[in-house]
Amino acid sequence: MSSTSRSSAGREPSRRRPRVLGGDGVPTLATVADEAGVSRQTVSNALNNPELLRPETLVRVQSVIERLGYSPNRAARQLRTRSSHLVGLRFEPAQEGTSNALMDRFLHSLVEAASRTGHHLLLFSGDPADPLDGYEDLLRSTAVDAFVVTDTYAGTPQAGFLQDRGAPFVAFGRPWDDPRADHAWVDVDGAAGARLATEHLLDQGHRRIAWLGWERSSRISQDRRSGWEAALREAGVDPVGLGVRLTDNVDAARMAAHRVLEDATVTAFVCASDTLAVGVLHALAERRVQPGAQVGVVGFDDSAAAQVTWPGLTSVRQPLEQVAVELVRSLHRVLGHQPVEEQGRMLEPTLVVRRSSERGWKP
Amino acid sequence: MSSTSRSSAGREPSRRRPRVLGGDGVPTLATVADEAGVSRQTVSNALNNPELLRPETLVRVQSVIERLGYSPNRAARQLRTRSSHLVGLRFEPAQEGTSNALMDRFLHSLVEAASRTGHHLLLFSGDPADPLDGYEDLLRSTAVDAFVVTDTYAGTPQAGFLQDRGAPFVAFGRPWDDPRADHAWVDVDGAAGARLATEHLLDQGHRRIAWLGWERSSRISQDRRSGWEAALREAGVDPVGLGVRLTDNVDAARMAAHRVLEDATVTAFVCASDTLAVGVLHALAERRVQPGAQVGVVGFDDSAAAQVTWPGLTSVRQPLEQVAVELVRSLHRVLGHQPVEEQGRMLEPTLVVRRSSERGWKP
DNA sequence: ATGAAAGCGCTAACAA
DNA sequence: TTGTTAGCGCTTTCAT
Repeated sequence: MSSTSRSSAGREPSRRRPRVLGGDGVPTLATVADEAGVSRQTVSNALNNPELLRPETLVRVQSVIERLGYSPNRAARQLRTRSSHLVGLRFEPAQEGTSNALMDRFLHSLVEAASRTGHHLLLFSGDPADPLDGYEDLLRSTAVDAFVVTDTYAGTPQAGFLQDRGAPFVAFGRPWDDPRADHAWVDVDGAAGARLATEHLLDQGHRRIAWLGWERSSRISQDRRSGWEAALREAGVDPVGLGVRLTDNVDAARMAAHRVLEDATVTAFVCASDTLAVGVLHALAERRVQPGAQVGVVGFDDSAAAQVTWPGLTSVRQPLEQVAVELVRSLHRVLGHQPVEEQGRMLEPTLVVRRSSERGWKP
Repeated sequence: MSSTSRSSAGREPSRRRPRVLGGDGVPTLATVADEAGVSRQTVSNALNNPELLRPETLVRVQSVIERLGYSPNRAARQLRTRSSHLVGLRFEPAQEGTSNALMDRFLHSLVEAASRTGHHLLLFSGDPADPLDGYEDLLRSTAVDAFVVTDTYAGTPQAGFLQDRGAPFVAFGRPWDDPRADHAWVDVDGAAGARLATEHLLDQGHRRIAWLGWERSSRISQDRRSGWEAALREAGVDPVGLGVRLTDNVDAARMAAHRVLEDATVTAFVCASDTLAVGVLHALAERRVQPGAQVGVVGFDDSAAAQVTWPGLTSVRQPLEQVAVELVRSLHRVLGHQPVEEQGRMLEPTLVVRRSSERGWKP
């Protein structure tokens, strides 16, 4: 009898007998099984399909797991299930434009959201000259289950590449003008944000409201600008001549603002970024004009700068926490090969009002 | 002959014959071996011990690897070698104080530095109420090779915990007053930074230079303060009564600055953070006093706020890129069980001079 | 210099 | 409901 249960015990010293302790004394499935007097498979089930176990067995196994402080070895599980529970994110060195200032907040939210579904974030870097560098390798080595792509704005090739490769991913940023794109995405409605800002300024009694945005090639800026333009037209204000395009830079904005303010009928600015808005505030300071009371200013992204800049910069805030949650939700659908109920999801930004746009405020 | 080379081909359909393609059509070692006409082991050697192969074999194998686009499966390798090449970093939700503003820059540098040695960063989160949450799990599941701990400043328990567990890690931040600590660390000399700032202001002709720092309980602030104090004393200025402690908050600093400025002999401020320095600038604006020309202001950390604040905030900048490089270097020593040649490494900050401290500048 | 065999720790499929 | 068997893809002996 004993020879059946412990097969070939004497002949082959430690061959067919599974090891009961991992390399560093870390408990394995076998340790737990041994201790609980069940088979390894039962322990595995206790973890992955607890409903299959008789309640008393389950409790016994769980208590052993608890007592031993056992956690399943990730590599082994990953090898078997072909799923690492890792989500890859290429972390770019400081980019110009929006994404940079937001990264911190976004990353927090994403780590948080991912962890709620048992996923971790894998950060990797790549040759700045090659936007695709790094993805291929992680894919082939099956290191990650999926990617989050964050910079689809500039018509970047990542999305197309991953789509062609059949790699699971979701994008923060809509596919703009790529008709081939049919991947999941989440984005924030920039036009709605600019509209929010513009209508707020109109409410404050401003009429001739200028726009400071980036180069025409920036889809993001064009999108936001369209919201400003629509809001103005609806209010019966002609936007022609009120829009300026420049690079995302405090000093460029400062000088542009000076130029715009030569037209004394202009009393407010909506900007495509906080950086530009700060430039406007600098110009106002130089002209000894009161922000808020005399000239209204609204920025975009509610960055740290907006929060500490005197006298407080009103800004459009992206719901990054929600973006992260939606991205993870999409990721699950993609990974579960569930029917994608919706291709993309557009979220609404909010306006954080501070003194730079409050007519009634005086220092 | 064929029956020997392809053993038991007829009897057991696909049993003892190693699979040649991975689950998703991804090539494996076996694919490459088959294609190159060598054994799997030889392919493995081509990857890990190329010097063992005859040059011509090596070239042949490498060309097949290249052609097939083969990368070794990470899970399998990790299972076998017990090394994931992953470094864990707990990514805290927005903290007060310094670390937050710097995180972005630091993280970039760390991802970059780690990638140069074939490591990736694994971001995880944990219950904010429990500073140890998350570590244990990753450790037991052998998901990461090591940790980078970033918030040792407040006498946090992470370092002690990891040290007791025998887990490999390095800390960004010295162990302050824990005499038991004997782990590797990298830190930036805050006292030297404050001294730099203070001496710069002395050079500009200031004498009575105030200090704005955090609560006494903050070791970081105390450290920086000591640099200010020493520099003043060496210049023959009595620091007594010139130091203020408050919370890291623009408005608190603004009000504190007003109070300090009632003493007209004070003509400059050194601050423990950019946030505090921005508060001082606000107070100056309210008093219609020229920053730089009349009152010198220096912040700490060279955050985004410092860079865009009018008229430009002089600030102490931490060499985060270098910190990251040193951390990774330390990590390697720790992981390689090499003799730790030095316990910790203290790096020197630099001063980024802008107009808030330039006596000669007028708007 | 190359190959054969074993096994890392886990789970999917099947058997009892 | 529980146990048995096989194998994920790799590297580490050991033999040739």
